[in-house]
Amino acid sequence: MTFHEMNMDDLKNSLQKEGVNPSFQRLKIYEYVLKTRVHPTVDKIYSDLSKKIPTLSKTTIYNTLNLFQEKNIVAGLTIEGKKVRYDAAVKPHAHFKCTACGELYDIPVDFPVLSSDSVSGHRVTEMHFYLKGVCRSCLGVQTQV
Amino acid sequence: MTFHEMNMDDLKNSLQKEGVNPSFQRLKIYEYVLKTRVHPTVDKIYSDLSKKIPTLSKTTIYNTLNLFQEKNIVAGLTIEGKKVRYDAAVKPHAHFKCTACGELYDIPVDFPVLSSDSVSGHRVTEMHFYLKGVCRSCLGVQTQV
DNA sequence: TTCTCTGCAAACGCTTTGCACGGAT
DNA sequence: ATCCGTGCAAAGCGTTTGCAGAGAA
Repeated sequence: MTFHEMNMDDLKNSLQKEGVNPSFQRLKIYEYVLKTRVHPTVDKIYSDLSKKIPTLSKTTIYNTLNLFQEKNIVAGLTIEGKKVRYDAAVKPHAHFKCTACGELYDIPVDFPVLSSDSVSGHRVTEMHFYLKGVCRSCLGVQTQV
Repeated sequence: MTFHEMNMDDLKNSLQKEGVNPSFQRLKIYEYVLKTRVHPTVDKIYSDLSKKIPTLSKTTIYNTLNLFQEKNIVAGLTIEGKKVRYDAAVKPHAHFKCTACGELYDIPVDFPVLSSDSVSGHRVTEMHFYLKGVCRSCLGVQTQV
């Protein structure tokens, strides 16, 4: 079963399994992060979810995502200063940020390093690999000009 | 010649070569970033340099580092939200952040991917690879307890 | 009731911006 | 006189915190 096929009960069970009380807001935020392909910022989550949940506050989104991070339900990505983006914690992969359009892509990667849990004597618990450049579609636009 | 062996005239020439007017403050900041092993935050640079240059302001450090980044003289590292750290732009390497002591280490790495300039059709201009975990020396302390 | 979750408002911390002063040419 | 660099003060912006009210058990 992929994340996209999970229904509300599956999501609820997932949260409970991690020791998180599945409130309405938490479920909706969890669903959003799991089911959208984007790596949303808090602002993006807020602007999308508040359409359906008008009373939702950013504070709740921050609270919820911080809770999820503690429980390793999602991972926070820091590609650039300021804004943090969130990603459902799945198998290690790389991110590609387009400096032209700002889009963030997933890149499938499989290094030997990524499966090791120690490097230079340090114990590794998290790996982050991201690239910047100009994405395929922006390259296409450029060549058309 | 390594960075550590450069004298003030070498530094001055480096800046001029990149089209940066080598003012006193810029030179000192450049020297600091090149010659210290740490990956300093603006605060660290400020607290260290302002001992010798009491009039130095953080604004100037921000201005200078932003200028250096535009000219690709230094690279900004964003390991965690908020604070940005700065690194002299040299050959690609990975960073390891210890979640126990907060120390940031350089890790020598050499993937095939790192020498490629395109991935999945995107043109890559920057690569960032960082790990988190518990560093060698903190592991040692733990086992002594 | 009691405990947790929510969300407004205010505080916080890092960074940027506006602007005037000062130094160099 | 002009131009650019510097640095104070204030604004900006993402995030966190304080706290009171709502809701579940």
